[in-house]
Amino acid sequence: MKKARSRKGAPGIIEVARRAEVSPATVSRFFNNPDIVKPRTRKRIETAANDLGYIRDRMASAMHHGLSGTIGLIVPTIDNAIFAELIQAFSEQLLKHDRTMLVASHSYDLAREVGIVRALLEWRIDGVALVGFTHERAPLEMLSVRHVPVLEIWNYREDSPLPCIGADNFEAGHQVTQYLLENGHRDIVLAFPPVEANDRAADRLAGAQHAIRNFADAGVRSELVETKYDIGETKERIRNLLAGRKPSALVCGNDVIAQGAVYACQSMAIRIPEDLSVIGIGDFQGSAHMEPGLTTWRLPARRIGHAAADYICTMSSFGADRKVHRTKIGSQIVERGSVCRKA
Amino acid sequence: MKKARSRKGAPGIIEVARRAEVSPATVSRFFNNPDIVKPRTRKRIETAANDLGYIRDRMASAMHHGLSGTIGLIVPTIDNAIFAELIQAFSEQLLKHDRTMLVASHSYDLAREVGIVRALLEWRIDGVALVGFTHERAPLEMLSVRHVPVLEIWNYREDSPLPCIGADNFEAGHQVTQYLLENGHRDIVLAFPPVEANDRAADRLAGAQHAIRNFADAGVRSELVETKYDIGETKERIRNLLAGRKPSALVCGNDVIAQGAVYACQSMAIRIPEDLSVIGIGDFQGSAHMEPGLTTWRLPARRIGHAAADYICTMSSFGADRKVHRTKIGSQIVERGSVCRKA
DNA sequence: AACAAAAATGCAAACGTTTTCATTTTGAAA
DNA sequence: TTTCAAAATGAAAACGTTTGCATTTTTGTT
Repeated sequence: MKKARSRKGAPGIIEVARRAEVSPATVSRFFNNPDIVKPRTRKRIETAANDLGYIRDRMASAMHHGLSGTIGLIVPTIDNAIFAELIQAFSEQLLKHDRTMLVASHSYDLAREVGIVRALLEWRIDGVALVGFTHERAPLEMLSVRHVPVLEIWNYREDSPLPCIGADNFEAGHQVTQYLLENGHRDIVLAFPPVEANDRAADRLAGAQHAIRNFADAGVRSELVETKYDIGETKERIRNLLAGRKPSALVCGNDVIAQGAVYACQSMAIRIPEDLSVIGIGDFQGSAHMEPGLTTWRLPARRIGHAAADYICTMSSFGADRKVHRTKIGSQIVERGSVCRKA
Repeated sequence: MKKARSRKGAPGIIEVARRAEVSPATVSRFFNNPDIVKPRTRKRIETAANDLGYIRDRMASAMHHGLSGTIGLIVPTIDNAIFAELIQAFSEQLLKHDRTMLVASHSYDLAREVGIVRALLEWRIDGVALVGFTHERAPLEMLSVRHVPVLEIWNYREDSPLPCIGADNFEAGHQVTQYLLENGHRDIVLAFPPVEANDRAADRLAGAQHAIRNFADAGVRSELVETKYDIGETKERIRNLLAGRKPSALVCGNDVIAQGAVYACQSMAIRIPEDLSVIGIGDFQGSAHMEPGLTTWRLPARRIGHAAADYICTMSSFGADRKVHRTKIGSQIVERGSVCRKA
């Protein structure tokens, strides 16, 4: 086991300085604040840096200022259409702020968050965005002790203790269900994942149930089917359900579940929407093009990622505000072909 | 614009040392090489560190050794089922090696790779994995000058100039097409994305065309339809195609295209596989559960990500080998219901 | 009890920047 | 020219670790 090589002789700021015949200080200024160095000197440094192929060392500069230029993003999983979209948008936008993203996922296991936060803190992240509202005490505590700005994304509540940017998931669940009810459906199945430790799903389900209670006197029958965010498992669950009885409509916790449900129906020759209406939440890639097109609730992942990146950069540069900022990203139902009007 | 706060008084190694009544050096040893510090001292340091909530500063240590502990991963896009899976696996495995992943995507625009590599180099990445074989000179040059180990992933060629870990995409294209031919299909449409700057697609297409040429005397008709990796666009393209004529089978550049094709058929009441056989490449999430299940070629994204992480960590710790290592990750056809035997 | 060898610890110099403060240079007004 | 403020630059001290070398402590042997 030989000693790992180190700097590899890559040129540093001092080499550039020597070549340009100025002091390292001036070279540093050239990169961080070009205007304050005389044009002629600037030219010299520029060519020197290019000739040498100089690349600045972010770690070294991070050592100096407090800020590291890294921002953390913690998601339940990377491996999911909608979070991938979020991550992509978040990272693209960070780039514009000259920040670097560190992503991590906890696979829906909140206990892992503390370890993740610790690891991020080792990199001295300037801020962090967490998906959702349910977190353990420890990680939040660690962040707050170090005054690292925290932003909760994806979900929105007007009374969230921490700043948040996201869509109103209660509203989402409420609206899609109400849409079904208004279209005359009275026998509705709710297909949702387990809601403990998943506030998004919890809020959606609460919204759905609230909508149903509002129609109580119209004699609505409803049933809850629990299933993970997994096409295969959902397909199976829904097949079992449908083998027994035929509800009129199905509210799905997200579009993955909806997709599983649609496949279940196709496999049983149950027509959508004639025999069963299906509505999703999320508007994932592909939902628009299914047959029939999936009626769903659009969650603008890109906009959330974008706004979150902007916000967290501002917070980390200018220090946290007293006020807790909450941004509700508009979202709405998108009608396609998977829901029909019931007589 | 107030001055950004800096260290925020987070305890450093010196604070821990003071509290444990030892020197900073010993504390450092405690964290990096616990065995060489006396058990009693160890105890003292441990409690001191816990009491203070000490978190080491990776940047500071990276300053010292050459190694930063970060590994770069450059993908065409994060926002894609299969790459998301790759990223997830890669990052999980890096974690086990106590490395941190920096992901970046160039949106299928290779010109952006230079900028990305530069940005990664600013973080002194210890190694980098690039998707595919087609890259510009500049970024590879920058990496090689700094002796940063490079690994090309996802595709495999036995004569690649750089080390690679991936599946044999030529074989994939060849096999799926041959499978169709062996099942009696003689009128085959190839639906592929543009292949310049995409060696994976290029190899798959080459493999497919090779298989077809091998059957030349059997009188095979084939046609190429170009479409992006996009469900909507593919659906449209295939609908147009199918409006004109009815080929016997469709080879899709990947499962996204296959999915689009399936939706196109469903929208036109063309039965799969009775009227048209469809075969994909990739075996994305959900492909197994579609109706009918998609017959496709399994690309083990997780295994590739996993192996890639291991390899790049080894390379970066023990210095690059003279020999160019190439690993072909086994992949194979998975038969489901979307292809039928033709008389 | 004395001694050597081994184990544990401490000291101080790096690592590559940035920034404060001091110094020099520049340019324009007198 | 001289003078003075403004502009440009340089010197050196940080930032928080790690590690080679020197020193002290411990351990085991006689």
